[in-house]
Amino acid sequence: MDEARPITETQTEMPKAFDPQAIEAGWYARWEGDGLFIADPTSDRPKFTMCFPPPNITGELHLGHALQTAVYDLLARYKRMAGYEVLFLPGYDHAAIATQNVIEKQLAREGTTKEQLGREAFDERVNAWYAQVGATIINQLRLVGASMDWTRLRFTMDSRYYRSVMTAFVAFYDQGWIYRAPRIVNWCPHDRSAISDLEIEWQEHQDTLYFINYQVEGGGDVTIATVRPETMLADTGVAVNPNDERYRHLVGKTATLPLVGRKLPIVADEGVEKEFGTGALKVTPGHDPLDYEIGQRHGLEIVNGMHEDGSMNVPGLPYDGMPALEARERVVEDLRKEGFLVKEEPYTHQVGHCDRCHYVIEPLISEQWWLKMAELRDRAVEASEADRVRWHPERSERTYLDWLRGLRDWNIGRQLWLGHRVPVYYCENKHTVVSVDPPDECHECHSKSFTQDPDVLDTWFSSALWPFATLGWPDDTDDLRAFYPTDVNCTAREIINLWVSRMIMTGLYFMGDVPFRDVVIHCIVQAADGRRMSKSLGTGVDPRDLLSKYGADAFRAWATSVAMSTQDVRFDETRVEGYRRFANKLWNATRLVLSSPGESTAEPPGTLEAREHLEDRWILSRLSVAWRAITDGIEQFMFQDSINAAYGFAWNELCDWYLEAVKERLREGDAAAQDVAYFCLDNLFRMLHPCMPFVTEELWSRLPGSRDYLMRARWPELLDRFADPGAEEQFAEVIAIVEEVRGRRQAAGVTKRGGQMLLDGSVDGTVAALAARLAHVELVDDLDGATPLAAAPGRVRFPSGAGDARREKERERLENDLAKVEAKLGNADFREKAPPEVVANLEERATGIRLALERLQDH
RNA sequence: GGGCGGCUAGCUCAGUGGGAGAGCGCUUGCUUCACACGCAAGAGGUCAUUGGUUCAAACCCAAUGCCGCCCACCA
Repeated sequence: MDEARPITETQTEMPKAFDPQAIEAGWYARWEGDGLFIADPTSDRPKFTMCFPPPNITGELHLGHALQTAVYDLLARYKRMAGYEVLFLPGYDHAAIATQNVIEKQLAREGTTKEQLGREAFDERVNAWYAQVGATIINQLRLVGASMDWTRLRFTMDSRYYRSVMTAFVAFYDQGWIYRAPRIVNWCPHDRSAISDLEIEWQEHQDTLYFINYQVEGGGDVTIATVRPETMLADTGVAVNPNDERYRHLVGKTATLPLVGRKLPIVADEGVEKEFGTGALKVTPGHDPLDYEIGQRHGLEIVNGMHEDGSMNVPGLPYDGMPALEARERVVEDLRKEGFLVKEEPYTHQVGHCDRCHYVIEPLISEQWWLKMAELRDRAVEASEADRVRWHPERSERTYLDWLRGLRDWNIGRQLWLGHRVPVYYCENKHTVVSVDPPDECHECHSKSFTQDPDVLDTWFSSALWPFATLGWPDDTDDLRAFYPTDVNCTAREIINLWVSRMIMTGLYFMGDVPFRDVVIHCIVQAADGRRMSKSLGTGVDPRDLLSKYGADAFRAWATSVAMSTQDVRFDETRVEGYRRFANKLWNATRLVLSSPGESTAEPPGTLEAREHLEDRWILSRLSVAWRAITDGIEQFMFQDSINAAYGFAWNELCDWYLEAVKERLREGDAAAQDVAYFCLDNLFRMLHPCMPFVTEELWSRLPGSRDYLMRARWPELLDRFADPGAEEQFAEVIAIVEEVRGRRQAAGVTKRGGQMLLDGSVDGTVAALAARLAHVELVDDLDGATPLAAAPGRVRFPSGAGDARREKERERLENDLAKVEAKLGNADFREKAPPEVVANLEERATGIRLALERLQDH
């Protein structure tokens, strides 16, 4: 905006109620249209950067995303106001497995498959889906009010990002950290791909534990226990614990595998639990992670007993080609028939499922791409120990470190159609070329004919590069220089190991610095009944419903109040509604002040120096207290403290007391009252803007003298100068008197204003006048026979009594309090050991209570 | 199996060593010219249980119970 023009025409007439729908889209369009979201890498301001966690592009945003967006945007807006050049970079993630599943489900409904469709048509489907869902997600982020730099929108599959991913792969490969090897992996027979440990969802199954007898050569036998008897077809050994006396004599001998006849060495291995089952373990190195390790330690043969689709791979046996579960039944039946099955027990245990398609995971041996993690891990641990990344709350760091320390090599390959293809090429003479771009000719044989490795990369491999790939890496861009490292990353704790840890590792490796200084772990929102919020359970809440019902500001204020206050929170819609009422309250407070006649220009503090009114001094002092709490809350990532302080100040102090106290002055066009009121509103709106951007921008634009956007106004500074303990003390007296008079009136059954009050000459005249005005009683000089007050030396009387019932109650309460306080003061240990100021404080309280009791005595 | 968090008013939650709080709900009274999306006055709590530390515990420590989550290769 070059010219000084009002953003909205100053309207003196405001509707009685605040309507979020009427203003939100308009403000968002103006902010964006005037380029307020765009970051300038050449700015000489200090930089503040956040790369928004790319949501999975699998559908709509859920409540957790919306909450996270609110937190991010609060920080972005606060930092802009605090003088930073802020980059808030948006994007979304291709979510390979998840998206492929979504598309495959669609195809299944249409009666077709991706194989029938072919690669090319499948890719088209995927791209159409990305376009559609990407637009939905962006729209939702806008509805929340996210001030993201849309000119820098990134997608993990866009061509530049693709190149970053290839570059990272090649760099790791050249470093010697990427290798291909057969290992036991979590295999999803449905997706026909390996998945990582972190992509497994555990479900409780009620199964049967089968006890099977294996004959030992040279006489005797050994009984093993298993829940997956079909895997015995691939057994290549039997293991017992070396310290297990029961089996010591068997170690070194050979057992015979029932139904198959294979000879199985009996070995001793520490990995075997003596207490479980019979203490003897059938070893199936091809289909169980523990067995695989035992097999490696003892040089046992590996038999691959299963195909990629989960069917049995046991040529020559009757079970060949059967699905695993069918084979299980047949194997059990045959074992029973031949007398090998000695016992069956019901058994409840956890079974791994693919967290995308929910099929049972089958561990099997597969040739995969691996990334060595040892050095990456060590650097990350060092960075953590050097406190280069700060965690909020601090305890989250443990989750991260525990996982890191036990980290093994990462299976980065996936056997999917969707994702970043591994940049490994094989020429017709089987030479391997690894390069970012497809090679022209083989270095070794000069062949020009290549096939690319069919695998794609784990989605998290690409996400791990997010904080620098989005800024242009590997190119040396202005953005990368200006904005890396970023400042804050805010996520749910379930994603700490999947994503946060990997960004830290890649950031340290490729950029030589941590990707962000602060990690902020926000709460998880549960359904109202404490269950997980999920679409499939029907417990999900669509954030768009909340946004349209209560407005983005109310939603965001709610998010601010819960995000960091606890680990989990049950969703309570009435609290969102409470903040909608709060927005309405702000609206009406502004209406009141704006209706004041006169030409106040809301002059800044200079004119407030000579303030004579107690209420003016008091509210400014309270403003300074609120300013401190709100600012500290944001700085310390304890956002609930900020919103609570702002809410309390606005409603319980500014509206309930100050505006009530100055109503008449405002009506008369009193310039001092207007200045103070405008000053309070102005600063309140600034401080609430990061949390409630729309309503504050709208109201601020209506204040006299406002020309620019509130969004780029400065955060209030040094309001401490208004601290005024004297005014606070006097106003506290006013409040005490007013509340007591109101209580007496109610008890007297008087429903209207009116009544008389006498206050002793020892009460400050200003206090007396203000209290009388706010309590709606007439201040008189003589009030013989009326009932005494406790809050101040004085009496009160109403047309039909003085509220004596209430007076009695008050006396009772005071006496109880006094008894408690005196008991404590009478304790010698307390007087001796408690800090003097605590004792003094209690003494003072006792004196105050005695004084109040004395006043209540009739005289 | 290991770890983390929670248990405070009817509901959802603040409160981290010295006087039990908010929002919503409830009761009563008010359409007083900012707001009935409001104002005023109320009712309602052995702060999960037990033990310990302390002059003093909702708060610190230990154990227990229940709820939720994360991690984990006992077949």
